[in-house]
Amino acid sequence: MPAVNKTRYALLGILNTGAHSGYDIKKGIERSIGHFWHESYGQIYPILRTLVAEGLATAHTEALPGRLARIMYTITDQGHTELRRWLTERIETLPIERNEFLLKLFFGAEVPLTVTLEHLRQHRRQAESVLETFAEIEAMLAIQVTPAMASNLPFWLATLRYGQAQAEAVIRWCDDTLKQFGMSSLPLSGV
Amino acid sequence: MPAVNKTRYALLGILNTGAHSGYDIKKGIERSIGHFWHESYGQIYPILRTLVAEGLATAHTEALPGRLARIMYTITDQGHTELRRWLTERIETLPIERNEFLLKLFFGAEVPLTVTLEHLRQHRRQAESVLETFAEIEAMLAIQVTPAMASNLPFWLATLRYGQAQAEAVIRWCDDTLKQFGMSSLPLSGV
DNA sequence: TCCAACATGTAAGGAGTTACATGATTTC
DNA sequence: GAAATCATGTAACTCCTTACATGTTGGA
Repeated sequence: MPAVNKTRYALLGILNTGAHSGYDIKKGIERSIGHFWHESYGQIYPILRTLVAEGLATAHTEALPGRLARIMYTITDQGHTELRRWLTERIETLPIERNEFLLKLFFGAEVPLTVTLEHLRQHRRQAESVLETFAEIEAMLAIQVTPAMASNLPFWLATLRYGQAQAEAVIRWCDDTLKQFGMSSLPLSGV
Repeated sequence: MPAVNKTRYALLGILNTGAHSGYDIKKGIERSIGHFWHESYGQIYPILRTLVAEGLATAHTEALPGRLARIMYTITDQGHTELRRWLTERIETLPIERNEFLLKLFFGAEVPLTVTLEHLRQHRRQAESVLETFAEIEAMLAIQVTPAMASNLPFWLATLRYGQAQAEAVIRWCDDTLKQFGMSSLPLSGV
């Protein structure tokens, strides 16, 4: 069991919703957990094989007429057990992310204020665009409510609102900070 | 010039505030940009050497009496130029982080609700503890205001408030979500 | 005397991305 | 006929952490 790698659990979680091919999984991740998780094919295909080798999934080739043959992976009981074990496990302390934007902001005194203001505006635009994506996802979830989704929906919406809360906080902070730095660049008068 | 690695710029940024040893830099990072950036010795020492090889820094051994000899690195004019070039450069699109907490939350329907509630409480506690650390840093910054720091202070405080805004948003979201899931676990009556 | 902090470094290995290779099928 | 999408996979490479090795100095 590797110390860091959580890819296996992301894959097990997706497989738990039904049989998928490697290609499927990649697309599925983008459409579901894409705003806080990502995987590349370079990870997915090798790890699917190790899941099979470990008995956590099975593979069988599906050759439907008029369609490219593909390898479908199905979670096993053992895989299901392992998924639940991990889900129940206490989450390790959050690793400190590396935030390039904050790194540049921290050293902002080195460059003209306009540079920092532009970084702030760009960061704000990014957060706005993320919010728009979330709104689209939310609209989509509201439309396609299948019975199979019902039990998952509250959890999916919760992760969505997490992203929204973060993005909204960033936007407010950008506005405050832009105002503060924008003001401070003006000459003081009458004081 | 590597495609991803920003360590060199973090080091240049620190060196720009004065000569440092590798050991110093590690400690300095923890005390300054530690809430959004980290480096290990395994990165710092080799990269300091490449900075020297590239003419962005110089090294000289400092042997003060009654103190361990250490290698002090000083930024060069070329290093300073390179730092400013990077600071001015547009920030690449943010990579999607991998959030294990959200991953577990997303698959929450698989496990008893108590498991998710506990994850939520732990996540909230972590955010609270981060807020406390920020308050300490803020208090420290308010006390030790040296003239050399004056121009940097607004930027340092801005990164601090960024972290605070994020942590506060997380806490509010945890409270909302705990309330929602806590409620939904109770049997409905009178409806 | 022992531990924490100071100080520098390397080796090994895991994690993860990117680019490439290959080819079928569908859509414009 | 071309381009996009479906579909699987590997090789090379970078990044980064962890563990280890080594030794000094200062304080309890």
